[in-house]
Amino acid sequence: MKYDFTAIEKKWQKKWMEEKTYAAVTGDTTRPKFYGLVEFPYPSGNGLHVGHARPYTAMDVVARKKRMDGYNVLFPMGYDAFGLPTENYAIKNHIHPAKVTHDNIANFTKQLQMLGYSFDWDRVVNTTDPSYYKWTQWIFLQLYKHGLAYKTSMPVNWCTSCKCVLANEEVVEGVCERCGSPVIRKEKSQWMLKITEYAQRLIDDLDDLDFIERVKTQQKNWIGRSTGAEVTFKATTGDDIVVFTTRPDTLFGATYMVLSPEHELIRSWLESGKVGNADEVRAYQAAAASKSDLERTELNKEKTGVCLSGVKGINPVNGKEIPIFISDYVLATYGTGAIMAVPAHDDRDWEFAKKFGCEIIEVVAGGEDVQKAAFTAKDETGILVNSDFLNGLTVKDAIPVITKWLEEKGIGRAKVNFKLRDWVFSRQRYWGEPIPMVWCDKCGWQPLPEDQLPLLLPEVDSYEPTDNGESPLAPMTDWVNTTCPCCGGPAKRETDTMPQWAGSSWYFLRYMDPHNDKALASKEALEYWSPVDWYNGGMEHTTLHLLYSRFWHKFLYDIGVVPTKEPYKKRTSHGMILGEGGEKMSKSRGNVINPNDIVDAYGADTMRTYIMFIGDFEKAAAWSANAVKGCKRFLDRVWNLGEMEHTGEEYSSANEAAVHKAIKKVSEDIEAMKFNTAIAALMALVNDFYANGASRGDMKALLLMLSPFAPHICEEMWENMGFAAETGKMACQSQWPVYDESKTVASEVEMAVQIQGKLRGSVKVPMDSDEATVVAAAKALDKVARQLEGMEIVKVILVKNKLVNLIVKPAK
RNA sequence: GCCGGUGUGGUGGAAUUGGUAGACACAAGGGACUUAAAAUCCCUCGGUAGCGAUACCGUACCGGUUCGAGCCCGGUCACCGGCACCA
Repeated sequence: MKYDFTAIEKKWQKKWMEEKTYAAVTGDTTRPKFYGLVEFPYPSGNGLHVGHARPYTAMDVVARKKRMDGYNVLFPMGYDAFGLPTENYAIKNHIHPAKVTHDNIANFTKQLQMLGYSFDWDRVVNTTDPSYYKWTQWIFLQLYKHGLAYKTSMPVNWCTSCKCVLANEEVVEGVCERCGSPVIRKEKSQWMLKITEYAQRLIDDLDDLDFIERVKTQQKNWIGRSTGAEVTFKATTGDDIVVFTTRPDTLFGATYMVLSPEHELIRSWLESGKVGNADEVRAYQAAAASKSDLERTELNKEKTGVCLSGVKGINPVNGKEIPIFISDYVLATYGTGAIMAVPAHDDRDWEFAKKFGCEIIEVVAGGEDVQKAAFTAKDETGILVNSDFLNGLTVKDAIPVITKWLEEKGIGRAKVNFKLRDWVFSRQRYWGEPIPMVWCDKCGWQPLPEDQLPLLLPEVDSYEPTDNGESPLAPMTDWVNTTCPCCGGPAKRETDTMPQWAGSSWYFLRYMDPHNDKALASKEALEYWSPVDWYNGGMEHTTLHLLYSRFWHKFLYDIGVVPTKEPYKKRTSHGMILGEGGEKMSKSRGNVINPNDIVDAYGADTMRTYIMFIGDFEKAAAWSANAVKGCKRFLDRVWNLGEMEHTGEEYSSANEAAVHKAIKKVSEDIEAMKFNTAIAALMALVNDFYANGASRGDMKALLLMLSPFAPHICEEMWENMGFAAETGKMACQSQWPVYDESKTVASEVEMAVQIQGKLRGSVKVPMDSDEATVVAAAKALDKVARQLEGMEIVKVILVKNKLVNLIVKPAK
């Protein structure tokens, strides 16, 4: 019989679905649990991409293996369906986004099912479902009640094309992460989440997590912790100017100050007429405000600024009057928005000082001439000079001394700063979760009472974004006008919606108990399933979804909703699938591979095997149509093996060592995500079976090991060979084959023979042979004997069962 | 500039973490079967020299440690990813 993959895959997908094979397995809570998670897709109109298939197949392999290891496995799938592409598509085609979402989800589900993933389809979540976003809104209300959600007016990132604000994490190199359009600064009143409150814990708790290193470092860099001091300088107006510095040791070298153009003091000094050159200052402020992020962060940009006339700063350590500048190289959003400038020991200050002719005073000796370049070393090479009581100390020693001095004088203190900003949480778009807040002129912002959740997204005629920065919900007066939950008077609803990242910040919790209408999930379910044991996803989410969801989870932990302080125990990441030839897949290049085409032509099992065999899971890999055929050929060979005669329930003597070795290799490789070499080991085993013939026991082991990768063909062969009649379906097996370490090696081993470390041949000797035996065998080799002529052996290095190295010198 | 990663045949990639470099595939070439093609099966396949056994060279480059280095150390180059005026 021929390998009819289409019929086989249809047959088993139908059976697994009808019998809820995988959901049934998830029932037994007396067994140890394993929660494997993959990032749920955004159901775009383009359908499933091969980029989805790689991580999904990998975790499916892991989940299937874990079930066979006897675990109770939760391996769920859902849809992250709020978001701009759907909304834009809906606007363009005049179809309601809910309808677009519904159709796309149906398409995705069909595609995912074609690939034979063992998801529990009874637990599907959809972030746009009111029974789901009810709890997203509920979490927002908890954040608000605990002071972690607040509304404030501030300059925010505004995408000129999406007509919507963006979080800092969504701005990449000054342009919108999603559409690539320029981002400008816009002053807007926004809901914010205080993720900064968790900055320290988000760094510290990484230490105990099994995250791949690059994820940890990327998150740490993004949070950007730096330690230093806050120092209060006086201005000649009597005002306090607080600055942040990581180098309080250089305080004696501060020869001027710089405030950001948006700094509050500038505004008040201008208003009270204290600035002599007010026109010039106002012009600079206006110029800075009109610049896009891209312009502001442009590389190698020459420093600009304006020196204030009529106002000076006073260096608190020596009472010197120093000039005050405004410049956009000082950011309003970091630290205090003001710096003390130490041109001798900071590259940026040095550059600025040279341009504006400021004084450069060396206070750390040990570098080159500070008039020629700044000396920035922070290690022991620098010794303090021109710094009164700090003179002679190293930089490292001077910092605590000056910090203590500042504290005693009451003009400064140790301070930790983070680059991380609070999370801008409002979006001026329709297709998102409504923010459940009400504005009352009398009572201010009032949270919607929890019993009124979910606050449904109203039906609107037009959900086009507006140029004036208002949400499309704003004109919906029927919906907007409401009563104040506090005083009962007239009030208005918040019309901005939540960002796409809201729903995905807690979805993994909902999978644990997806139909609960009393809580986001029951205590029992949370206790049993938390935390996620293994979460695989894209690197692009490291400082977005992954960070946001850790923040929400920590908050939920603090208020007693979830039992663990971290959501994910282990995080791994897959490489991208590139087009044939190594270029990025894109519609414009015409090199996009549709997984369904591969399934049609070769079957889901070939698709799955190939995507796992394609290369190192963590690295990018280029698609190869030829290599796909190679995997099909492998499955054909497996199928043809099944058509042959097999006798004996044990492993055949010819294959025994090979089978034990393969079990060890495949078991370890799946755990270590080395799926490519696991498949290579199975290919080698199949080659052995062709060479030696295979017993029924040999075949059983092969099918069990191959089934996580190619479940359909294995299920069919399992049935054909009569294993199903004995122990039930392949998919329900809870017996992963075990190996015996002692049997992974044959009784004889091949050892390398080296002379002076150079390979000269190899010998076959019994396992664990001693030095004398191996050397004797080595000497018997012609090649070795020739090399040893006229030589004496002075040393023998023996690596047991591996090699022998003979060190020789000319005989006297 | 800072942080992280990578560099191995014609190609994708292996190498038990210091012990026979190139597993397993793809492509290519040769052969068998076939009227023919596809499919399948067998053989060759890092480089140079040689009919050959064999010898020498070879894991980006230069140097070091070691009996032995793709792996460790020092330096250089190239590419990829992240951050980037963060005081």
